Amino acid sequence: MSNRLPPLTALRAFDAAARHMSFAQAAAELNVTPAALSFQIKSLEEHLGAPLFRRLNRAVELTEAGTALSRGAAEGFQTLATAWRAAQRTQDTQTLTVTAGPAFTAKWLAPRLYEFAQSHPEIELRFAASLQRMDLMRDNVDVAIRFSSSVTPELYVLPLAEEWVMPVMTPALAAQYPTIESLTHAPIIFDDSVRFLKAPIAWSDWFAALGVSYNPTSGPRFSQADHALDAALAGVGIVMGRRALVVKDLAEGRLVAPFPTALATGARFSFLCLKGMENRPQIATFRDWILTEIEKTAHITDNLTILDLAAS
Amino acid sequence: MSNRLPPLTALRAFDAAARHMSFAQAAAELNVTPAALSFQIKSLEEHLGAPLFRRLNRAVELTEAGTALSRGAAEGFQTLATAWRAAQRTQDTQTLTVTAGPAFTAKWLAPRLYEFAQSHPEIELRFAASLQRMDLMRDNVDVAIRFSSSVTPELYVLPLAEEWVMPVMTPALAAQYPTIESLTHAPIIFDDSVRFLKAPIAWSDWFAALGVSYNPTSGPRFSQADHALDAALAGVGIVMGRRALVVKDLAEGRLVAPFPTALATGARFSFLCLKGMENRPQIATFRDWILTEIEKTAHITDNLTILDLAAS
DNA sequence: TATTCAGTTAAGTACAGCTTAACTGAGGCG
DNA sequence: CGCCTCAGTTAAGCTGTACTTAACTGAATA
Repeated sequence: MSNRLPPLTALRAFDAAARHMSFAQAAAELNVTPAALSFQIKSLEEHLGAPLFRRLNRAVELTEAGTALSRGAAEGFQTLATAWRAAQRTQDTQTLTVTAGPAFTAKWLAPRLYEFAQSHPEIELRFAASLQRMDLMRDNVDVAIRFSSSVTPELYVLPLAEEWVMPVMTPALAAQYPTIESLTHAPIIFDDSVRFLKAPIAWSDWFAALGVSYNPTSGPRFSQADHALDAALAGVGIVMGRRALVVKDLAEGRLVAPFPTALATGARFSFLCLKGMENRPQIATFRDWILTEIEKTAHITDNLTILDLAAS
Repeated sequence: MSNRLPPLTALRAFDAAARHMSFAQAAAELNVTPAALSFQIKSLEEHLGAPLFRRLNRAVELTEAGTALSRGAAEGFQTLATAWRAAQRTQDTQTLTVTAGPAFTAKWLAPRLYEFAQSHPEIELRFAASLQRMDLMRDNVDVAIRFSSSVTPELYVLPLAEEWVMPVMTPALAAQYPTIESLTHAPIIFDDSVRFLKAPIAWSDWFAALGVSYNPTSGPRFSQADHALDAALAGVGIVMGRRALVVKDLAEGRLVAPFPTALATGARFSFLCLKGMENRPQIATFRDWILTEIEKTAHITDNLTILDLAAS
């Protein structure tokens, strides 16, 4: 019983047969005749020294050995196919597939997409639905923007700007509540997405930092940061806005932050890609573009006091 | 750019070359000449339309495409090799590889091993070091005994006896503390492994069940149940013993449970194997043997009151 | 300058893996 | 009941993939 792999073509034939549970269909998939497939399976069974299929009247079924083999065979070939596609993808300098959370996609990427398309018409950006579990490898995604910093040896990780939070509102609302004391009567929008931070930041923390003892508890709650911001943009109330998600609205005057005190979160968005891929043209271009875009709104910080509660 | 897989022999050659970072070593591994390997790689590069290796003076290094391909290729072939070994294993009716936690191995399996070897000399039992993450597939393990009941469609799960806990001690210690009141002065051993239960059971729960208000807090603590039991067997004190781990010691008189009130935990050990494998001779034999062994000590429950705190 | 070492190239060969074609044996159907 | 169909097997022969040996390249070492 050798420890080496059996002939791979035979294994692939078996995989197809096991997936279809039919030699004829498997033969069709592999573009060979049923006869060829029959031989492949037979040769594999000889290698193993035991049958893999039980031949029935008009069907086949897996033996125990076949069952055991089929699981890993399917997975193995799947992995190989994905890897091959990943290699092909490196040859394609035109498309770039990016994944990000819904909030970052809606409030950072989407508003800047037009700018990117203008400056880099040669690159076709694609978005992959945001997955909690990010599979840069498995899902053929080139770049992920993630709000966490899990470090793995497989990944190239570039931390983007530090994330802080600060109350933001429409200019109209700001006019209604000009002082910090009056703000305690303003309608509050709760963004529950900050709960994922290691040290969640509460409204009372911010008021306390400005010397006001106030702990608001009632008001609309949103589990997604972008929904909370949309509500704030509609003038519903004031919201604790995360830097990355509000800078553009602040820069363009749709939102204002009349009290220029922000709280550091200790967290940041990071740019992730597989190690060794960070210098592929599209990826490097996209990374540089992100950094430039962040730089464009860096002046927001100029008049800002950023307090780090954890440090003090 | 075809979506189908490239020639598999070429892929395997590439995998070997990428793992060794040397064509010569890869050729040696595959028992072919370097010339053959060189051709294989070349053909793969032609399929891809781009080089996979950068040929340097005395070495080779992966290109970006090569890097992308090598990750999945290694994993894919690894998976295939494991699957093939799993298939080979089904042909072997002599050996059976079992994994279990340290406590179950030490206090249930080990003391009964001799009996198993006697009744089933045709089966060679092997033990795999207990892994938290159990990989019946990946690690070529046939059977796992686990103290949890995560249900996955891939697994055959057979719950074994319900687990309850009850104070146990040496007969000598029991003589010293004959009444429940006197027991409040006895040395207590804490088994922290019960913390993994959904509803952890504390000493105070048990005393309360017997109408005594007492919440011991000081005494030696063990993170592994078998170590706590070893201490109790040495006469160090009384310990909250889990059924599976103490029945044999109780049946043979090394430990006693003078107060026949046990608390249900709602948990149990389960017998796990890959679906479709449960009827392989060794696995079925081992399963039936476990059930018989449990039956042998079932009479322990006869004079026992088992309280379910969660139900009441 | 010669040697060695890693990889490439060339030419030839053998067998793995394919095809076509005929066979088996169980259902389904008129 | 006999005929057809369908899924898989077997046989015979062909093709080209994947191997071999042997000679070549070109940089590093001595």
